[in-house]
Amino acid sequence: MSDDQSPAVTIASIAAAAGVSVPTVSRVLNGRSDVAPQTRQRVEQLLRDHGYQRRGGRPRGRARLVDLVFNDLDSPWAVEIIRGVEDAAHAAGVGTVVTAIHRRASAARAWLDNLAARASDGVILVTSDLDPDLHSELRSLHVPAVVVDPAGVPALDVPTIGATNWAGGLSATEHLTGLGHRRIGFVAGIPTLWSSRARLDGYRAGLETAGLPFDPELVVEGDFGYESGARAAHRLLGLAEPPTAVFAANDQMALGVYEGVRRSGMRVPDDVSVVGFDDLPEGRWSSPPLTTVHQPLAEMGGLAARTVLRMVDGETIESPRLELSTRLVVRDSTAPTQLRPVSRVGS
Amino acid sequence: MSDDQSPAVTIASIAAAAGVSVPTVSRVLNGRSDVAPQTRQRVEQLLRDHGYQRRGGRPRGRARLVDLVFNDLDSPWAVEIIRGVEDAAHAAGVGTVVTAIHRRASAARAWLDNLAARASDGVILVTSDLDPDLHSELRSLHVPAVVVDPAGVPALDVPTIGATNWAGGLSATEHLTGLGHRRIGFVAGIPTLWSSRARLDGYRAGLETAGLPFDPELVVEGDFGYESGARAAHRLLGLAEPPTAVFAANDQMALGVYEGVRRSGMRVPDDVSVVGFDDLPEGRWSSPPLTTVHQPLAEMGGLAARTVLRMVDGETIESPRLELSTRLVVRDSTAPTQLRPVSRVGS
DNA sequence: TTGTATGCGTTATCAA
DNA sequence: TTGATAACGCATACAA
Repeated sequence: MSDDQSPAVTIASIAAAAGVSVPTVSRVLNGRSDVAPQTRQRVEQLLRDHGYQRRGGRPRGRARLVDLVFNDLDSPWAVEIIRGVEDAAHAAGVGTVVTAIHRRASAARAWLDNLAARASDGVILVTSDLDPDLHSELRSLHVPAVVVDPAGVPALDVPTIGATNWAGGLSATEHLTGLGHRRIGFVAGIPTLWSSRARLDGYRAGLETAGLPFDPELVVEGDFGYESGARAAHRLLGLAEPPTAVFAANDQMALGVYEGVRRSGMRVPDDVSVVGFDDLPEGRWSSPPLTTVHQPLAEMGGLAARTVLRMVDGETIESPRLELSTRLVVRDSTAPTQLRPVSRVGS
Repeated sequence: MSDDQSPAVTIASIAAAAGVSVPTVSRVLNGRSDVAPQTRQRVEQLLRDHGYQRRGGRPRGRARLVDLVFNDLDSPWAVEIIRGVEDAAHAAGVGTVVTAIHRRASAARAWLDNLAARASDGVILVTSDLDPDLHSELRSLHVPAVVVDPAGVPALDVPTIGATNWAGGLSATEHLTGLGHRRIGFVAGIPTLWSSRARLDGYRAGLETAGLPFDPELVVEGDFGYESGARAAHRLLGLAEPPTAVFAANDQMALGVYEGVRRSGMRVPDDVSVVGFDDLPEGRWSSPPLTTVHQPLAEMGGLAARTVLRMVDGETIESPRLELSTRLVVRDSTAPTQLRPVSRVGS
C-alpha cells in the first residue's frame, strides 16, 4: 500500500487547488507578466500554504537582470562597485538595476515589489546592515543573493565578498616604519565595523614587526568622515610628542587629516606623512596625491556579479566568504623622516 | 470607391504576413517573453518593412523600468546623476537600469537587445556623443528618450537637460573680481564642447563687467583632466606677470591647479585663489575646500527621470532644451588680494 | 465597430 | 514516465 503521509506537493496539485491550469502556476513561479493579479495572489498563497519546493534547479532561461542594492548612493564606494558589477553583468548580456533603499523599510518593500514584477534573476546587496527578514523574503521569491561588504559586517548565510583589511592595515604601517617613522598616529573608523577592527589590528601588527610600542594616545577614533579626520589630526598634532606620520582608516579621513595639517600651518608630506585606505579618485586627485591602500572595489563588484549569475544557473557556491587582496599604492603623501628638517624653511 | 493606396498597416496584416496570430504580434510589440526568438525576429522584420505605426498611445500599464546609459562610469558626474535618477524613479515605483557602453557599437547593440527583451519603458542618455542611428533604433522600439547633457553637445531632437554654463562662468569670475583680483587665469576645457565655450564666454563677460581687459595669455587650454590643470597652473605661474587667481572650467582641473601651485612652492589661497566648476565631492574634501560653481547634477537626473516617465504616460514634452541654474559655492580656496603680502612668511 | 492587449488553456517539448 | 517550461491561439476585455 502507498502511504499518503507526504502527498508530494507538485505544481499540478497547486493548480487543482487554485482551479487553474498547470502552466499558470508555472508562470506565477517564474514571475511572468501574463497572470491576472488576483490569480497570482491566490496561487502564491497556496504555494506558501502547501510549502511548495522547486524540483530541479531554476528554469534554464538565461538571466536578464540583476539587482544591485545600496543603502545610500552617496557613499564614495558606490560608483566603483557599480562599475565592477555593470561590467561583468554587461559582458554576460545582463542588465544592472541600481537601487538605494536609505535604510527605510518602505523603500525596501517598494523595491521588492518592483523586483518581483520584473522577475529579477539575482541580487547583490552592498547594504550590510540589512533588515534580516528581507533575506527570507528574497528566499521565498527564489532569487539568489550575494553580499558585497567593504564595511565588514559579520556574514549572513549568503556568499559574501570582502577585502583583506588586516593585511592592508599592516602594509600601510610597514610602509611608514620603512620610511623611518617611529611615532605613527592612527585615525580609526567606526569601532563596531569589523573592517575598522581589522585595520587597527593590522596597524598594531605593523608596529610590532618594527619593534615599536603601541601607544594608545596615538589612536584617535573617527567616523569615516572628512571632518573627523581633520579633528583627529588637530588632536594628534597637539600632543606633547606629536606623530610624524598618520595612517587613516579610510581616504575621506585621510583627506581630513590633510586639512587638519594645513590648518596647523604644516605641510604634507614635509611635516607629516599621510596614508589612507580605499584608493578612491578623491585621493588620486588630492594635493599631494595620496599614498593609500587600494581596495579592489570594482573587482569585488565584478566577482559578486559573476557569482550571482552562477547561482542563477543553479550552481551552488562553496565558500561562504571571499576576500580579495588589498595592495599599497605609494604616491606623494609619504616621505622619509630624515628629510623633514631640510624641507622646512625656517628654524 | 475606396482608394487602396494606403492599405492601413495593422497588427492583423502583419500577423497574416508572418503566419502567426494577432496576439503574438502584440506580444512582440510589447516585449513580452513568451514568443520564440525566431518568431520574434520575423515579426520585428515585418513590422519594420511595412512601417507599422502604433494607433493610440502606448499600453496603459505603469512603467516598471527606465534605462540610464553612460559612455563611461568613471566620469566623476556619474554617481550624482545616478542618485538623481534613481531617487525620482524609485519614488514612482520604477527601477533604474544602469549601463555603460564605452563608445563601442557592440556594447550598444548588446544593451539594446537586453532592453528590448525586458521591455524597458524609457531611456535617459548621459552619453552625449552618441551613435546617431541608436536614436532611430530606439524610436523603432517606441521607447521614449531624454538626454542629460552636462557636457553641452548640440541638442538632438529629443528633450535635453543641461545647466547654465555661461551664468556659472560669469558668477565665478565676478566672485574673483569682487575679491580684488585683477589678473585672473582661466583653464579652459575641450574647446569642441559647448559647455567649455559657454564657461569661457562667461569668464570674459565677468572680466568686462569689472572693466578688466581680456588677456589671451591668461587662458590656457586643458582637457578637463587633473594633469592638464597642473600643467596649466605651471604655465600661468611662470608668466612675467602671473595671475593672482585661477578659474578652472571643472573641478578636476581646479584640483590639478592646486597641485601645480603646490609644486611651485606656493599655497592656495594665500598665493593663488582657485575656483572650480561642478562641485563634486572631490572638491568638498580637498584641502583647502574648493570654491566652485555648483552644477545640480542630481536635480538634472531627477528631472530627466520625471520627464521620461511623463513621456511613457503619453505626454508630449514642449520645450526641447531645459537648463537648470548653477550657483557659486564659496569655500576656502579663494581670498582677497589684499591679504596676500601679509600671509607670506618671507620677502 | 475596429484595433489592440490580457488572461489562460492546449499542445509540444524538455530534463531528470 | 513525470514534473515543469515554452510557444502560441482562443476568448474576451478595453480603448478610440
